[in-house]
Amino acid sequence: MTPVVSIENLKDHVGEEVTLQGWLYRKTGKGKLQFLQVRDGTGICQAVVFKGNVSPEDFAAGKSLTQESSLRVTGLVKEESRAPGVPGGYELDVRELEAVQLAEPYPISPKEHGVEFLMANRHLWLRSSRQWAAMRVRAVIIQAIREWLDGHGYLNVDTPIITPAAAEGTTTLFEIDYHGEPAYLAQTGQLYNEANIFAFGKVYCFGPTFRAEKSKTRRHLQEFWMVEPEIAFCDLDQLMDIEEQFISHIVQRCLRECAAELQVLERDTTHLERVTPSFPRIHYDEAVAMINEAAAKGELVPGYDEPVPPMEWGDDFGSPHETYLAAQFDKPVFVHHYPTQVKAFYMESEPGRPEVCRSVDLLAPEGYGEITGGSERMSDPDKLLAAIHAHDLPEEAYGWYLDLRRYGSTVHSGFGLGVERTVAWICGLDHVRETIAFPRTLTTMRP
RNA sequence: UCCUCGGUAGCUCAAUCGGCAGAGCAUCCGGCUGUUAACCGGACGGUUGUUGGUUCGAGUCCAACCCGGGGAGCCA
Repeated sequence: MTPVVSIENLKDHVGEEVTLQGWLYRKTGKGKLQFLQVRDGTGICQAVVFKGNVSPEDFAAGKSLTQESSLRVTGLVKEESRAPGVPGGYELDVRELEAVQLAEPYPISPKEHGVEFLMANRHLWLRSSRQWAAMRVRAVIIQAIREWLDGHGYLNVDTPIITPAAAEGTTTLFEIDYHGEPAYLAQTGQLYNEANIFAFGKVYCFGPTFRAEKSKTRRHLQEFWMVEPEIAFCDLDQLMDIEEQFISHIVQRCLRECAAELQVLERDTTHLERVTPSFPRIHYDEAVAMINEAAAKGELVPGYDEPVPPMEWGDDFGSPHETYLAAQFDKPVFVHHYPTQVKAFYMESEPGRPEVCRSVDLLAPEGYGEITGGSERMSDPDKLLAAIHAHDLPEEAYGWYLDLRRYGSTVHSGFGLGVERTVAWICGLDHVRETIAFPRTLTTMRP
């Protein structure tokens, strides 16, 4: 028996006879010669079957292989510059071939397909190399997230998914029946994170989160993953310091470890290589001025083919505004001190300027939009109670949250990072539905 | 919810002014010793999203509905 090796490790077996087990990704041939592209989950390798090197039965078995048939091939590993694949450059000179199962006609051909068809066949689409690459990068991003937080003193304390009420009171929630009582799927773990920091200092929660909004854009899912760090004794400026270290670590680790995947995705990594501390920081006032100046000059929003729309101070940015702003910088950009009225009730207001709050969003370059949202949290119990009243929220539901300000309150801050938007940005994908194995979009719940 | 574009073979698309529903790919058969989404020859493949209307005649025109894409709002 020859050893079974994985394609990602083939480079260590040049000149040896090995067995690959996997699936037929593509096939082409020329009479007495067959080129089988075999994938095994770790990569794609070309296996060359020459009639003179194998038994007549094995040669016939090779010819009979259909796309996505499962197989085992044994042969000699060769370095070969002509060999396609991932990572490519190595091929298997086949001596034995076993068809494990001949696949029925496979619906996803190497030609182009529409989104509707591919989404209906998501369970098969995942085998395609671009989807494979995106999922591998996603996994590395998640590793990098945990690695950085675990290595910087953050304790992973996960927060409930079933919650009694809207944490922020604004967005639409999925309602479930909790033994006769209405309950909701969490849209953030943040309020619970705030309880946790008073026990553990620095924490993060990492899990799925749910938004029932009728959002139908390339940046939205109904179910998505979010990591939310929260830090005691941390103000807004320190929060931005943390975020830029954190984001830079994630990007740099992907560049180091996912070169083959990013190449499959045809990602131009020059933008990503610049993602190192520090990131530009602009005040909301300044951002509004930039937008209105661009609007007055009739500048176009990159990629939209329409002029930058003017805006009033006090409004939140629209999607074209965010895209314009992000395009003015060659790194992710922090926009801080948003108007209090467009942000959540728990954000700390700026001393001497109550109309703005100590909040910050991070806008990714290249039109990927907001990837983090965070703030310094309100720490005074009386101010917080007034904010709860001002937002018409039920005081009794926030009793425990107010308690946090009564027993050892301190300045504290936190943010949430959307995993799918981060994956889309790093992979250069044009839609978040390709950043998670089985996306839940407004129109798709199956498979 | 609103704006906008679309739905024709398993897939991607074409079909002139309303006049015989057509290609490529996939699949099957045959050929080829270096293919990169190979190539060459042949075969198979249709309730034109649904319902109704106009017409001698509808894929094409009209109405309603269904499904999907892109965008807006909201957000990560």
